[in-house]
Parts: sequence; C-alpha cells; structure tokens
Amino acid sequence: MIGFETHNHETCISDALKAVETKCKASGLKFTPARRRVLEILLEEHRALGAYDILDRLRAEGLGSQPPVAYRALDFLVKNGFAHKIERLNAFIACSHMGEDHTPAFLICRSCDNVAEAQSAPVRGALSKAAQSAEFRIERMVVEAVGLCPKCEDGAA
Amino acid sequence: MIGFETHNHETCISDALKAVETKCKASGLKFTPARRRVLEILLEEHRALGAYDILDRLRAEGLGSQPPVAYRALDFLVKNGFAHKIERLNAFIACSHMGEDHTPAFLICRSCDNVAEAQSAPVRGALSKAAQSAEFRIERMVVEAVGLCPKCEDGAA
DNA sequence: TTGATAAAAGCAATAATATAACATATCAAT
DNA sequence: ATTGATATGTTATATTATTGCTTTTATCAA
Repeated sequence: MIGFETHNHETCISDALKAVETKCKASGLKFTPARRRVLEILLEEHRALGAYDILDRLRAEGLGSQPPVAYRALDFLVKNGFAHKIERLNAFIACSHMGEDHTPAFLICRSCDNVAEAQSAPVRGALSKAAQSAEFRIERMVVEAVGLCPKCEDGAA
Repeated sequence: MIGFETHNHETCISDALKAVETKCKASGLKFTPARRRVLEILLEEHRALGAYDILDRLRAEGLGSQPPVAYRALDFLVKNGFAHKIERLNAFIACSHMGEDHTPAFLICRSCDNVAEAQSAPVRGALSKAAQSAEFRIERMVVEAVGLCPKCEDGAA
C-alpha cells in the first residue's frame, strides 16, 4: 500500500504519467494538456485536493478559469481510473495503482488529511456475501476509513 | 439486513421512534420536536433524502425554513447513530439498526436510489488488517456499494 | 484536401449542498 | 432567581457541482 511511508516522489510521478500515457494511447483516450496537468497536480501534491484547489492552480497557470475545466478533467481521470474521488472530503486524489484493475479502499487521516490507498478486494468479498443474500448486484464500491495516520498518532496523541 | 424486502412500515416507524426516545432519555439527549420530525420523515420515506428535501417538508409544516434547521437536526441524528449520511448521494437515511452499536455498509441502487443497510463488521475486519500494516488506526468507516437492487435488476435489466 | 462528425474546450450563468456568525430562547442545576 | 449549557431563529455567505450553449480541435472517410 502506498500512503504514509516516504518514497521517491519524482519517479512516482513520472512512472504514473507514463503508465497513463500508455494506457490512453492503447485505448484511444485523449490525454489532453488540461487532463495531464490536473493529474500532474494530483500526483505532485500526493493528497486529496478539492476541485476548486485544482482550479486555482489551473487559473494561475493560464490553463482555464471556470469550474467546468477542473470538473471535466477530473471526470475524465476518475472515469478511467487514473484518479479517485474521496466522497468524504469532496476531494480527488491520484490513483496509486495505475493500470491495475482495482477497487480502492482509502485510509483518511482526520488530522492531516493525507490519504492512503489500500486494496479492498477482501472488503469486497466480505460485502458481496451480504449483498448476495439481498440479491443485490454490486457494481462499484466506496470504502473510506477515517482515523489517524502513524505520524499524527505519534505527534498529536 | 433491512432494505429491499417489504415489511410492516407502521410498526417499523413506531418501533424506531420508541427506541430513539428510550435511548435519548437514558443518555440525557434532547429529542426535540424538530429532531423528532426529521427522523420521522426519514423513517416514513425509508430512503435517502437530501437536506433540502427535508427542509422543504419542514417548511411546509411550519417547523423552520432555513438550512440550519435541517442540518442541525441531521447532525444530531447522525452524531448519535439514529441516521446515517450517504456520502455518495449527499443524502441522509434513518438507521435500520437503532440502538445496536454498528458500522453500517450501504447498498445503493443506482436506478431507484433505494438504500439497504447491511452490517460491515466483516468488512471492517478485512480492512483493519490492511490498516494495521500501515499503522493506521481506523476510527470510523464508510462503506457504500452502488449497484442494482432486485427490483430494478428484474425490471430494467 | 476537404467536408463531416464527434469530442473537447471556452464561457456565462446558476444550481445544490453546507456552514458561519450572532442574537434569542429554553431548560436544568444550583 | 442566577447561571451555564444547549437549542433555536435568522441572515448571510461559503463551498461544491452542473447546465446550456458556442467555438475549437482532432479524426477519419471520401
């Protein structure tokens, strides 16, 4: 799980961008400058950003100034699995498992708002059993846990 | 799991209200008219309602006309576990397991927006394992699955 | 190369969701 | 009765998200 531990951020960004480029080319998706820049911003920050935070940065860079600019780029990224929306925060974060087909589960620190992306495959398994008995067919899942990350647990205990 | 199957709605409402009354009395919580009415509305509808849907009804009944009226009542209900917020829908629903200490998991039908509340204890178990390896301490969880309920699966397949 | 067409971007307006701030009222415990 | 804590009334505003319409750009077939 990528999340609270440190890592080489430069390669993390460039690897992710490369993976997305490849996937877009393969799928005929258009990885336009605005979409690319929004993903870069999310990757650089490496935390959940609100649409208007992103819009502010786009504005500052002359890449657009109206809400739809940000929302369209984010829609594209989310729809194609390159980013996720954290419902709890009304915010967006770059995907940590580019390319892999996955259902994410998020660990959200309530103190510093950092977000780690865990795999929710076991979670999905557990829930689908309950769903089956209700004859409910699960298509997508949102799993968000709120708590304290290691740093904040130590610092602000 | 309460949810998509039919049931006796009258007793379902009155039982829930009675349980909440009891719990409030026991805990020294004030179950005021506005709070009670909001819970009643949620119980009657038996589905997720937006804060402004609720506000409209309160307005029509002369119980208050400004957003804070609805949000305050909802905050009270959610904080004390009598209702839940469905993050995915920005909407609120009465709890189906009044009194029991539980972490809910929701099954949301994308077609009719009905919501069933399942238990997420096994889900929590699955996730806490992943969280442990990241030294993350989970305090609360949101589990929301989107899919098709039995009725809509049959009807709109 | 051009013309058709589908996707994306530009732009203005507004909708939907939620909170802040502050004054007033209620109620329970001293 | 006085205090302190909680709840309500009210105005205003903040935050998040979408609609609708026009113009531009990319794609692709003739």
